Amino acid sequence: MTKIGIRYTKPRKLIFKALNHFSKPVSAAEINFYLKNKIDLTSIYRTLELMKKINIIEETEFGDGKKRYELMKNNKHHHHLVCENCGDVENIEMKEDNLLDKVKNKSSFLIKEHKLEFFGLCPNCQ
Amino acid sequence: MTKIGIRYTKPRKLIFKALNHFSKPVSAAEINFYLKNKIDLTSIYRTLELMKKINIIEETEFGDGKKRYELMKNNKHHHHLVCENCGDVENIEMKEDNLLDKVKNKSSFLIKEHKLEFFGLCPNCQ
DNA sequence: TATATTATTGCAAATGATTTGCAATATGTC
DNA sequence: GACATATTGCAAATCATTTGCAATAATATA
Ligand SMILES: [Mn+2]
Ligand SMILES: [Mn+2]
Ligand SMILES: [Zn+2]
Ligand SMILES: [Zn+2]
Repeated sequence: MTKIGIRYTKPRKLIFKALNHFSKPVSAAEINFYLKNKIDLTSIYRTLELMKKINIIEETEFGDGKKRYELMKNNKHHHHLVCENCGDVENIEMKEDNLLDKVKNKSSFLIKEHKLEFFGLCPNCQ
Repeated sequence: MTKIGIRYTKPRKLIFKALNHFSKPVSAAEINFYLKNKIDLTSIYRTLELMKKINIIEETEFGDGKKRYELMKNNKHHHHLVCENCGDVENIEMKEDNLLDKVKNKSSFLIKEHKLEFFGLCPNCQ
């Protein structure tokens, strides 16, 4: 009875490195491109799925039908500003206790998480 | 030189009626099902695209890879609570001036819109 | 009302992102 | 190093959404 856990393989290392390289949410295709096709898209998807499950990345959607993933560096929850013109993304952190309390008061849902994204124009594109 | 504008056709009336029937964001497929396949999915997509363009519906994503649309009844901006278990959706309205001001202060983006969705468990599923 | 003009529809086929099946390969254990 | 099992790559499948196009419906105006 040999039991082995999750393996930290070469593909996974590369994908982790890729995610770490970006400071914003990136799609599977972008990771693939960054890694110059070294790792199959399928494996990228599977690895992302895994990383999501073990909670080291976060999934976001900006509305263009592609899921994006971002490393939860230092575990700091944050949101994004997305430029509708050039696609540039800025991270944004803020205190949101007020907001959350407000919602918890208004509803009887048990809230586990939330996503908040802003869309507009970056300084360059204004 | 005859020029004609946007037509309020039978399919469009039906799709509008369907959207009006739901009080939450629904997918093209859900509309199609509600209308018992009377209207082709393609036309539903095209109509939704149009309605989005003329600003009478709003597009949302709950993270399952399907876009959802909701009539902007009384034009009131709001957000959602989504049950991760049964998929139930609750609308939520709140004052968010503070939040928005905070973001505007922190960033030099010109913000046009934002999306905020909460995920958790509805009363029934807790 | 009939006719002309243009917008819209449905259907089939294309696309694009993500998933699945499976045999070949890489990893960690003993 | 040999074994047991987890992971990979590749091909094919799926699912949501889009596109091309000829047939049909809606409106203007004669
Ligand atoms: Mn971020
Ligand atoms: Mn709503
Ligand atoms: Zn920009
Ligand atoms: Zn529920």
